[in-house]
Amino acid sequence: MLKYQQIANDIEKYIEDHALQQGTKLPVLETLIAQFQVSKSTITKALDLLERKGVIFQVRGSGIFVRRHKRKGYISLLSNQGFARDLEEFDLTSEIIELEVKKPTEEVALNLNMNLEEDVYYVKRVRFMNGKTLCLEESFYNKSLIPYLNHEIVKDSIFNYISDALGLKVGFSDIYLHVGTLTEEEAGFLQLKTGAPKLYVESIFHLTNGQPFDFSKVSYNYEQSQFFIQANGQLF
Amino acid sequence: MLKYQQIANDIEKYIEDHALQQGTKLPVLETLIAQFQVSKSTITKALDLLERKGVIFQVRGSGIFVRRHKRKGYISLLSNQGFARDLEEFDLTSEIIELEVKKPTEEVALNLNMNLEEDVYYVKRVRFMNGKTLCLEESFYNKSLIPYLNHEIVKDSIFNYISDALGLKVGFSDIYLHVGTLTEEEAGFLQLKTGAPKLYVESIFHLTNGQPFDFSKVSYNYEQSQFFIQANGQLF
DNA sequence: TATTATAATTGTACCGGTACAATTAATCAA
DNA sequence: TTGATTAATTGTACCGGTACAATTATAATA
Repeated sequence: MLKYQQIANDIEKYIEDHALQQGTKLPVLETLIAQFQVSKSTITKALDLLERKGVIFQVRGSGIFVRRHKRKGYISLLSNQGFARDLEEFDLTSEIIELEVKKPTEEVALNLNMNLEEDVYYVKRVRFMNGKTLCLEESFYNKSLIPYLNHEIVKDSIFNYISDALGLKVGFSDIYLHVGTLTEEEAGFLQLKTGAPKLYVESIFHLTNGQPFDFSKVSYNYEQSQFFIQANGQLF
Repeated sequence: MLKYQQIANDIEKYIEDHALQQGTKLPVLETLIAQFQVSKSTITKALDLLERKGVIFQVRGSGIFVRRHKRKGYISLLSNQGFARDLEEFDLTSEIIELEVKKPTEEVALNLNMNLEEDVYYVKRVRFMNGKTLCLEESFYNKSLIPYLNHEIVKDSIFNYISDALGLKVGFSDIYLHVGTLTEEEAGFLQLKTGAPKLYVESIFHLTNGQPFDFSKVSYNYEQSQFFIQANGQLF
């Protein structure tokens, strides 16, 4: 692990272990430099990471302070780094509805930057959070990048398989949010009424080299889904 | 303007003006250093900024590439920097329903970190995008931080007033998303049917020193609202 | 030709330095 | 005591350097 990542983890763990409140002042830069025995720029990088993660905020001329949002039970839509930890509070499971190799539709081919003749893995799952239906998910994977999937992999975390077994690195993603109403089929899987509201999310995941490998369309149960974003600046 | 911000703007403008496609390779670091006549770390900061903004992505050992999402008409939920420009494509107006000084409810006081005896400005607006109803918004401002508001200010951009006239600087924000159904009152303002789906967003905006000054509850018209997020890493 | 080893390219990590701007604390004047 | 001035504190901007890791291009080998 890189130095600045390790330091960021250490500081975050310190905040958690000591249950520091919002606004608590952390040691000044010079002290942190002495404590961790690294250069200023390395500490700065670690702190910038924590700031983007929403753990701290820095005020020039004043100090470094703990930032903590209080509400529990929200799924973070923005995983600027090490997001997996946020999910440990949830018990996430899934049931596989379909798993097969297909030819992409035009929509899928466009989003995955593929030809219509190439193959995609199609995965349809119902996902549960703490035992309750969370969402119905349809995912398409570029088979030339993800050459093999089976029920065991899909049942577990596909992303873990991609990084651990295939050695691929996930980079950035584009996420599109809509609100809509549940179709009859979706309502059935989610155990809700047809026409009830849903949060509909389309995501395109890319490798670090920019190649899109996963296009997913997810309908969330509106009763279960609460999401959280951390941002900088105004909405409008 | 800071050097690295100016360079980031220049590079982004170059990409826009030349309509560079996704994946186009930009000049290598050394060339950029020579072009802009600054040190390596300044260029790196500018590029990191653009990467977080979603304008480029960098691949170590390979190069710097243009990243561009194609879909138009989406409101970016994440304004990592200079987000206002993204909104120029929309025609945003608003109609003021209420504007008054109030005592905060417990919920408002909690989110704004205030006492129940202090005053808040309460602003209720219907907001329009390209002439169509976009959302119904209720905002609460800490009056000790935002001492004066009138119809003219509220009609325009409150955030512009805060930064330009009051000289305050907006820092981070926490955003909570829910899906729900419209109440009768909301449906009336949004010209939709009671019980129709809505995207419900609560936001808390902070100054750079961490003080919360604005708590807003917004119900979005599901027919009009399409949102966009850029992230790094997986959802789950 | 296909595969493997090697070299060149290129972005990132990390160092330690100076200057500066924003905030806060201390000092002084009224 | 209050308000303004000054000084100390503290994070950020910017510099330029070495080393290294990931990728890509080239050369060597089978």
